Amino acid sequence: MLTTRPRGTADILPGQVEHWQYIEDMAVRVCREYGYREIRTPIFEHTELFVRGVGESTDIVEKEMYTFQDRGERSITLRPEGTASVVRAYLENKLYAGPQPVKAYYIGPMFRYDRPQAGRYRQFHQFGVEVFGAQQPAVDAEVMALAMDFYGRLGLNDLELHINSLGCPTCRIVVREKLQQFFKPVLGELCPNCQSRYARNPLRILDCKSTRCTELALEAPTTVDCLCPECRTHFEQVQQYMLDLGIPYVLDKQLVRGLDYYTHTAFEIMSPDIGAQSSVGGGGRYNGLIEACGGPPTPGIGFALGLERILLTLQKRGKLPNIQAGPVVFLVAVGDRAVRESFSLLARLRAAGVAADMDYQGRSLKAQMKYAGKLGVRYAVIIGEDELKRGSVMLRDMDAGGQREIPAGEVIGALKDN
RNA sequence: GUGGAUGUAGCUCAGCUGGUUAGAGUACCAGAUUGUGGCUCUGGGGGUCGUGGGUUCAAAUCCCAUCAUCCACCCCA
Repeated sequence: MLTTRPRGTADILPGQVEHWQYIEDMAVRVCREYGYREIRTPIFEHTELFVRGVGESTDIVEKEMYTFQDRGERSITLRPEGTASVVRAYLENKLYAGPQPVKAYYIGPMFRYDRPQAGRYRQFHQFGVEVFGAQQPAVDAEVMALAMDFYGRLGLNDLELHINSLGCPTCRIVVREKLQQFFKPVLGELCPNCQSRYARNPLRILDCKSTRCTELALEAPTTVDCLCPECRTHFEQVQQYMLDLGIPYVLDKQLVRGLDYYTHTAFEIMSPDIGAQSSVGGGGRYNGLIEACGGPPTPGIGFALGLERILLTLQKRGKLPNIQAGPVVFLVAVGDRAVRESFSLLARLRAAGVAADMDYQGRSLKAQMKYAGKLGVRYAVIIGEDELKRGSVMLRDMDAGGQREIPAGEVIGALKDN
């Protein structure tokens, strides 16, 4: 136990962490260009926030939350998703009093007590954005465009974007009734799960992956069939904007998102080659959420993308860049005096902005060279008795294999550009 | 929460139906080359066989439990 990490968590080691930084840097860059600013909220919140924000009847709240009592008897929960926290911060800090809309993004760990499998972990990471205070369909399109742009810049140009509209609460009531009417005669044929969904949330039957349910759902009325005029117009305009932007998408009438708060536009991005957990991101509009959390009626929309799943996709497709993160220069010193000289040269190189390192194991020249090779440095600077006598150093190009002796005073200048 | 597969050296794995000091490749360290990495050769260190019980004269091998990993269901990122 002492030496094993908790189930469903991962250590991100040197060599892998560079890939995370690559993805995160890309997210930051894209967000900046789209006018989104970073927000950092606590990793834990009062349990109540998620119960209200995510929805009591969701799987997340019913069985996946990391909840505990703190020493002050408060019920605390490790955040299972990002939106609720951002909404809370928006309200608590009265950001609604400032210029609207507020466009924010976050990158960080989320926690769900699930059984781990390919692409699913108990601590996982999301990159998400939220827009509060804008109800225009162009915003829906912008948010989806941002997500697709982000994937595209990572080299994932062919991910499938599925979109749907769930309508407003009024439309919901209509679909609900129509669905119940539709499924009533075949209720017995549905999977046990969907039989209970029938009463509670018949929408979810559309989303069921059990083959019989899927077959039956093919002919079922869908949310888009039941949209009120305003919702219909909104959705049509969203699609028009997507067309204008040239972003391909699939109209997926079966798409129903699992979190209760979604209204209007809902979308999901799929990656076909990372196993059963193929969704690499999803989001949608949640016009009632902010009010439900005690704020003024405020439209909202956002998405969350799973960084582990993106990483898996990049890995599967060989799209991860080779990143040389180690030092560029390695100092090879032979003899006590050379070690002392090298140590101070090391400090001067670093001060000049050159990523440099040297041996601290008292290794032989040969072993130091070997180690330098393993580190993958571009240059080795060799200092021994001969060089000390001549006031020079041996500068070796580890890739080319050649080396030349230069005056000690010129080393920093020669390496500075690296 | 449910089901299946798997846990032997840092890593990838072998170890037949239970039988002496548990092996290979690779990685690591050193030497061959007393001032030079990547190739080759030689040598060396490193394993409570996931953990805990049980069966047996004898368990890495059989049984049970437990933990973990992987995959799938469920759900989602």
